[in-house]
Amino acid sequence: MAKRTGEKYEAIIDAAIRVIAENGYHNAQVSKIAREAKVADGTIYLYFENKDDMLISLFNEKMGAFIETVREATARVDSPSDQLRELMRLHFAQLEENPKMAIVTQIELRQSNRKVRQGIAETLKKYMDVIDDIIRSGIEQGIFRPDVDIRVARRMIFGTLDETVTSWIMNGCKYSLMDQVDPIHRLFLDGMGKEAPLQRDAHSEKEGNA
Amino acid sequence: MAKRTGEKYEAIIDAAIRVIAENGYHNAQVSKIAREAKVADGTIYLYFENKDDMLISLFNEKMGAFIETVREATARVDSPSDQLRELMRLHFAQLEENPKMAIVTQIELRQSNRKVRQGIAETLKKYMDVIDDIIRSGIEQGIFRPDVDIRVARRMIFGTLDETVTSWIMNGCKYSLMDQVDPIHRLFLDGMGKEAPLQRDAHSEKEGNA
Amino acid sequence: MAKRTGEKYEAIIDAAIRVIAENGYHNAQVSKIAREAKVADGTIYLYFENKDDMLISLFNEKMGAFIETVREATARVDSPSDQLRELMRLHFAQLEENPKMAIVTQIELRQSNRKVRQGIAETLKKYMDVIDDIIRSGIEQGIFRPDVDIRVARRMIFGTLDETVTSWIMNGCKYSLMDQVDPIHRLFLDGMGKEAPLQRDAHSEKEGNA
Amino acid sequence: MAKRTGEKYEAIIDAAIRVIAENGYHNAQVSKIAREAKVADGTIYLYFENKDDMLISLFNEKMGAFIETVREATARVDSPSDQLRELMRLHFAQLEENPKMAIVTQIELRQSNRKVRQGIAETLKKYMDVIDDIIRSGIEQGIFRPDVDIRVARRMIFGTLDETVTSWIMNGCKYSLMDQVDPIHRLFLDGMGKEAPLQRDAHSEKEGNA
DNA sequence: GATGAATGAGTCTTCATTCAT
DNA sequence: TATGAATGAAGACTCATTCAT
Repeated sequence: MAKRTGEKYEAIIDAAIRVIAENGYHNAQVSKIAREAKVADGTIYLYFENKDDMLISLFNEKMGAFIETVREATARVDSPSDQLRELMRLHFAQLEENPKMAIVTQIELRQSNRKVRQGIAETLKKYMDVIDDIIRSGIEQGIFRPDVDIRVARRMIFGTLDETVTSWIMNGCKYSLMDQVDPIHRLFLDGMGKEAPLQRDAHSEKEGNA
Repeated sequence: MAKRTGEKYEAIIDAAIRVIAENGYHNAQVSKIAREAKVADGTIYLYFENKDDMLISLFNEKMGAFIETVREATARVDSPSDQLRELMRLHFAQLEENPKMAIVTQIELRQSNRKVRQGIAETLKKYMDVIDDIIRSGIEQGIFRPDVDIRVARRMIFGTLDETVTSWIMNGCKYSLMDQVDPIHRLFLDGMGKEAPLQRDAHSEKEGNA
Repeated sequence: MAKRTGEKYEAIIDAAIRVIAENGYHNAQVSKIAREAKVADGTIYLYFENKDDMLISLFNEKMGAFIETVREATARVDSPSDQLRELMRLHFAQLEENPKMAIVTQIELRQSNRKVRQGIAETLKKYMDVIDDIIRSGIEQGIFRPDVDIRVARRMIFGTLDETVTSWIMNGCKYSLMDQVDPIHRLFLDGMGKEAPLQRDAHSEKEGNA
Repeated sequence: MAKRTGEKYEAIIDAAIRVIAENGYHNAQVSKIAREAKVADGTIYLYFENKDDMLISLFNEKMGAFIETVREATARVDSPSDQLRELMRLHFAQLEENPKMAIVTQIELRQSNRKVRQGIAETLKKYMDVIDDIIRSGIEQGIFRPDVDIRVARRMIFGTLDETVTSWIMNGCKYSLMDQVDPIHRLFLDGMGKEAPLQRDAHSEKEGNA
């Protein structure tokens, strides 16, 4: 029923991003999005099943393309450490270039209902898979510690990137996200600790015995 | 106007947590919360300015107590590294003990409108301050690297804890969060990298020059 | 949930009858009915589950009372023939006295959706039962022919009354329905035929053999 | 503008009957009928002024042919009593042979708006004229009582047939309508009463004097 | 003649909040 | 203090109809 391609399809999605970013999720009425896209209200329903479907499509369309970009970019790099940096660089670059999209995905779309968030989660899962692949390679290639729990590390990476972007938006997008790539990358690889790993391991064991 | 104490004040907040956790944010009507709290709809407005105020109060009331707990607990520990572990331990423990509260703060309250999220942000800032204090101490005491950017590290820590809890809830609270304290603590302190810090530094510099 | 009694309950039902009779089923918006009843739109939903429920209630409320009236009136009469006349008299009287109600039940409510018509059908069934009882008594008392099929006779009686009222409305309620009680009653009892029953029976048999 | 003949004209009407019978009046969208007729939505407007016109045409086309059939059939019979039986027989036969058409005319089309029902009424009037003619002949030929009011008798006849068919559909078209021709015909001619007409006349006069 | 993408008017229902008691 | 009946604003979606091709 719903035609998921075409000029108007793109126009509606782009209009939705603008309207949601500028008015907030709860003030993004279908009629407002239609007006912004220069189509009739009913036209939206020729391209999307309903409003939820439009929001999910919006996210998947943009996020899907981003994931593809990340996959291709990381494939061109050998070292998992550099792949991770590339992923971070692209993650920040993509949102820094599209602050409206950033607002929509980081802030507004999180207010959506269960249905929308589930639709989003599926695509997000694919991004997690990309991160997982990098971590796994790193472990296999002996770049990352063999005892790193992939899921734990993935949550650290995604959680940090996500929180960093949200903070950036909440503070008005005033500074450059790109400047944070290296500091964060360093934190991921080396941690905050100053001591040599060996010593810290000993410390950790002491804790474990306590 | 709004009386911010009393038996019914607490009853309403606790009822709100139960109702939101069980029905979801968008199905937590004032009348449903009133019924659960065994008061009349109008009574809620004797204790709260409006629904937003009730949700903000709910968060601040619970989060404020938690922050106090964390402050006290970390004050009893010397090493910033151990303070960080303690914070993580309490963070996970608190939410693992109150899954309903966890669902409300991690999932449902994020669907709230701008006003509520701003009210929440103020209290959250205090939690960030606690984290900042720990990092600052660590740097000052020479436990953490002096070139660690406090804000960057804080976002890593909070982002990771947040993502970890959200994941845990999304997966049905099936495993124990407490098991993740040490692996995450280790990641924060030592990073994922296998090489010695010195070598890794060199590597990092090479990257920087590239 | 829905409070099915009270002053406002009656006011809404009466307003609905007026609005539907004057504007037609498809132009009887909830907001128009609310305004006519001098209540807020939302108030209607304190007394009815939804618009369908309101229409079904309207019919059942009025029809239920009518059926009760008919039951009581026919109970005060001995002869099934007179009971039938009494039913017809009340049927016509009730609608002649409330032309708006007549328009609503005979014309407008028939345009309603499946749900409403099913809700109406249940109550209508009770009216059919009253007719059936009269016919059955008539047969048992030897007033009506023993070979009369109750269902067939009931459909004749109800169909005739219904068509008579619909015709009357379609022609602008210009003549008196009450004048038709006796002619119709006579038709029901004696039929249109001029010949003696015996002769006609013979005729009928001849037909049956043909 | 509207071309009222042709292959597609018939195809659209037949598609409309199927779609309405299967989906109900309120779910018989123009686009659904167009799809069923294997034409484009816009094509329907080359053959009909609008949707109402299509429904009215549908009824008139089919009902007009039926009335013609009845006129011809009754013309081949002498006795008005037999003419009446023939009309009933054809009425039931026609609908029993086309249950979809029966559903459309007896149930679904009655939910239509004022305009459609008025368009239908005109054709229905012609059917009433056929019934009137039979009754008039019967009276003139001394077969029916001279004091029978033609309009009253016509409403009894039509109302009974109509209610009988509606009942039959509502009960799932499980029994044969044809079996009811003779019982109903007998009721029309002889009535339900057991007593001799003379006695009943006396009774009736007593009523009339009351 | 035929198409079908595009149009846009129209409405039921929810629920936070109030206020007379 | 407490009640809860009443309020009324606000929005997603459908579908008959048009018209450029």
